Amino acid sequence: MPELPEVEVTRLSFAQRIAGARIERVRMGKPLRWPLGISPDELVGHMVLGVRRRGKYLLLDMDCGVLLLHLGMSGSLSFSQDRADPGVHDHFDLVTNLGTLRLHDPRRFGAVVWAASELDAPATKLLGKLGVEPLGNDFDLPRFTSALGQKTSPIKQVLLAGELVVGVGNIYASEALFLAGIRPTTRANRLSRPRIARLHKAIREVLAKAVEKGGSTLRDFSNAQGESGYFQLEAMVYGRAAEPCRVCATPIKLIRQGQRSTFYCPVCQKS
DNA sequence: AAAAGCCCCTGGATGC
DNA sequence: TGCATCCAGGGGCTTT
Repeated sequence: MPELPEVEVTRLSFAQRIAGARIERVRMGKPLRWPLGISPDELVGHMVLGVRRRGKYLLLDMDCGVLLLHLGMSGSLSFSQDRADPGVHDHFDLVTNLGTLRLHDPRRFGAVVWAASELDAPATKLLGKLGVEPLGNDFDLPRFTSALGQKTSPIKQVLLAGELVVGVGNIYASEALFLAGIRPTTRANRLSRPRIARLHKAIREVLAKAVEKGGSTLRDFSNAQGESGYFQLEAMVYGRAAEPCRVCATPIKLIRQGQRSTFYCPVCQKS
């Protein structure tokens, strides 16, 4: 589910409300992708200072370390003072004096991992190889151009890999490439400078706009206040196989790249 | 070293 | 209605 916009929208929906919260209890459900890495009891009594985002990870800064959260494919967070009994897919509860942060994740590709600091394992292992933040100043055209020149894979897969730039997942990779007029199968190192410049701009614009729209709710995404996103209504190609292109009316194509679906317009994205 | 493939897991949609 | 198959916002690990 969650790409950068959904993760950022989630962060914005509870960061202020949880800041300063004192942990009273931690409940674990079924195992997630990795073990927590600390006894839940050791977190009790400690304070949440704030919430940052790095790529698709959320970093819960605490007075004793940092809790890394990843939503995987089907994860979502809620933060509320209600204490409804956990459902079968609620696998992590951080109960605080200000409310309960709950991770709901049917497929359990998500993770909650504790690290003493961002500079210690396992944080370094999980965050160490991530590319630059697409909405930050480090995502600059010269470096992006140079990095793409080193990659022979199709541009769609280079974006998904997150080694150059983070946060662009399956929806927004297809969307950004459409906006840039680039075919997803084009090898990264074959892109001309003007086209890379268009892609650079398209990535920033599509992600920023998706954050404004509250992210994409395809099946069940909602932010930590339970609100859905609306960007999916504006998708130009994602999920629109065989439907007419919104620009030229040509049927949108669906192909597989690295076990994932890719959508594009064969006319607007000639190469 | 880089690139391509294989899994992890559950549930919903579709087809017979 | 029942059962099999395919597909899904990710990404680490293994194999080429």
